[in-house]
Amino acid sequence: MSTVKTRFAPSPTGRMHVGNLRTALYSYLIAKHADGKFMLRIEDTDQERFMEGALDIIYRTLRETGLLWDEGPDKDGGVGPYVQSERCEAGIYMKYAKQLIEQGDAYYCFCTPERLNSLRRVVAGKELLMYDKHCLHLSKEEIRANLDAGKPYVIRMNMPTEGTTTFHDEIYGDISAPNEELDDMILIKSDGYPTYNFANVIDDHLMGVTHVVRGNEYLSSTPKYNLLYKAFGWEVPTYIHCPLITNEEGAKLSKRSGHSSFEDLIEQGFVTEAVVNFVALLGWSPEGENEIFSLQDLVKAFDYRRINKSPAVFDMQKLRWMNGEYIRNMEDHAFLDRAMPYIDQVITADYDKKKIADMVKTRIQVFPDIPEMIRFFEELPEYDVAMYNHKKSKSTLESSKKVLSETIPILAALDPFDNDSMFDALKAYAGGQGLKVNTVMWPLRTAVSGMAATPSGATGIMDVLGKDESIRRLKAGLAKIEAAQ
RNA sequence: GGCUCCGUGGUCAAGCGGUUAAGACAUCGCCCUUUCACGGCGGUAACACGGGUUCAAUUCCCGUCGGAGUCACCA
Repeated sequence: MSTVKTRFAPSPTGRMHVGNLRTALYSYLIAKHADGKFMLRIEDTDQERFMEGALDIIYRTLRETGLLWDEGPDKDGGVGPYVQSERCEAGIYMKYAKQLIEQGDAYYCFCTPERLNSLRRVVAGKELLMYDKHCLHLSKEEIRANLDAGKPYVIRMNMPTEGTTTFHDEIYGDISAPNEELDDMILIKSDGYPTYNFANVIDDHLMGVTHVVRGNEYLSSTPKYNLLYKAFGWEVPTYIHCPLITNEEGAKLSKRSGHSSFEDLIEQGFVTEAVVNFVALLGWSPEGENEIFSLQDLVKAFDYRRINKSPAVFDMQKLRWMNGEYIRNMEDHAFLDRAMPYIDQVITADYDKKKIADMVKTRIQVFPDIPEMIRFFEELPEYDVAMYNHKKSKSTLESSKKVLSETIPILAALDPFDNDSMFDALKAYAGGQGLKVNTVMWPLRTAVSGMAATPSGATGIMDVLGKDESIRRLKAGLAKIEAAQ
């Protein structure tokens, strides 16, 4: 059995979509699981959509996610070049297109855009075009004359008009399509570049790709590819079409979704490993019940036969959960690196930011959750005095007033003013008063934070705040209660 | 509209003729607790519909309905 070789063949047109990322991931995993080769090929045959810098995005994203290629533009594996524009310059595509013309499987087409437009029709609000084989019937002399006159032309495939074409997909099984549905697709564009359809087949064959992994939006054009392979007498690769990733409405993810590119997600505070893990599970499921997988784990576990057929909704909620899992499992220093910018965003006072980071670690799902959670350290927010009423803690305005007025002196006299000392002192106070610890802590935490939910308890917060600021806030709280009575 | 694919809880999903139809996220409740979170325990919630085939269909076949993809000198 020959070794598996897959490829990821993106177009440098912008940021990398999660759908694209998943295709890259699956391609990588299929190759690596079988101990095969993963190749990177750049499909830049559309000069109009080419975006400056997009190439860097591709390299950067692949490297950051760990999808390292064995062969690619920067890593010759003997079947290069790996960039289609360079292959085009080398004349590769034209050579094969001409072969097809000689065989009678393809032909020159000189139709003008105007004539093509007249062939367009609108069905259900969509504009459709099916070529009418007009130029197929040109005589040799006419073709010669047009060519000599320098008329712009494209080269089209001559598709059969009857019968059916069947191909096999590893996920979807056998799929047949009536040949009359197949358009005489363009192989070479008037600018001399090949179309995706053509370049893909040529390159995959020439570069020895054994498994073609791609999104299921290509399912309906695959019969055309098969006919191309057949015309050349080449062996058809193993097809693995992946189910679509959709948005909440069930429609294919689009650039406008905002959250759909890898870079967008990282900017939104997601961790690379979490995104990779999450995306792997969209359309594929492992055998066991574990859901947390490193890339190495995935390589080991990835059996492509377990890829799903039905489309999957990209569920932000679950990604957030998974991201939280990764954050909680991060090494402290790594977490600190990522969290610090968000802490610095709101904290200017001289507080122990390491302590703040520790507090927040088990409570966030993405890093941008941090600022709102800790803003109260910087400045005590306005809050409703009614917050001192808390049933579960048996806290009331009355009890709060008593607790605050009696604990302020205790805390003011405390030294050292740290979490454990405070907790011990306050617990002792509660015991002496016959109060629940909760009843003591609730008003303190409220006064010191002004928040119903905080990333730490009363003493933890005061520990960070320091004695002066803590006492100041406690006194302000007491005053607030007195003013309300 | 033609063609193609898909159809298990709100979402991701296991299942591959006989199961009390897993698990995860979300949601709800309880426990833990110095609030919240983390963690632990438990609850609500699904085989789109109609025909077949079969002793037996979520599972196989057909149809209906629903959703998606595709029909470019874009990939």
